[in-house]
Amino acid sequence: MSSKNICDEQVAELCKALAHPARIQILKKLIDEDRCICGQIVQLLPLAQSTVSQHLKILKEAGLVQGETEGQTTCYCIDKKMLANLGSAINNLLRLSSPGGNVSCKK
Amino acid sequence: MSSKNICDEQVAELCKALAHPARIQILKKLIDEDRCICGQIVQLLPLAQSTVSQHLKILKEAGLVQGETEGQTTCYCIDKKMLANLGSAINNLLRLSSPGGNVSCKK
DNA sequence: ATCGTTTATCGTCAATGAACGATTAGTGTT
DNA sequence: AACACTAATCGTTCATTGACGATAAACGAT
Repeated sequence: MSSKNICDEQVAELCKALAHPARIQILKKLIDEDRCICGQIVQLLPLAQSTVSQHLKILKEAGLVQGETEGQTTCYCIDKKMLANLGSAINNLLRLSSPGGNVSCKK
Repeated sequence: MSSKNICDEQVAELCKALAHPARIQILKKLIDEDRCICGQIVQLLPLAQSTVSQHLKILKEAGLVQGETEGQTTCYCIDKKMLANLGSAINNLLRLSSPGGNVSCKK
């Protein structure tokens, strides 16, 4: 229902957003905590505040994360649907294939 | 059984390999055809042979694809387990969370 | 109004990625 | 041996990414 088919470009874009360990840690943290202040994320990672802010921006632009400014802090949360869509898209790639685990190219 | 837990760095690495539309198309083609000669993939894409070869190398280094040289051609196939592992890893991120789709950061 | 806090943006630099043509290596054919 | 074909690698160019410090913007408190 809530899952949508996403095209190759979107999959690539989402993967690009996930293509960095720091950003995966951020997502995990957001899943863990559900909602999270930017400062907490900065504390979590061994990176400069500006770098973390950039990572958050990338995640936000990919649609994986949403941020709302409340007072002087910004609260981030994850968009689970988006992440689920990516997971589904990757799994769906395999659905199209003939069953059986082919580990080798051999005929 | 055949699925292994992979760490953040591995997820990031696999995502990086998927972070390009051409590489996703290559994977889809390989899933579709099961086994595929390099030349076919070159034909499929609007890219130079050398560029396709690079993409294949990236997929191979990420472990998503295997290539076997047979005579003067090279036959590629996908490692479905690897792709499945990535799909699972992404879905498992969500498993740790409290249920319910939070689309908003609101409390 | 001034100050401290929090977060986003800017500017810079080094490293990586994507694309290409040209070349090389390996295989099969004549 | 010479040639044609396939695929990988090399070398180059340009664009993007990742990291940082510095600065700006927005807010709350004094």
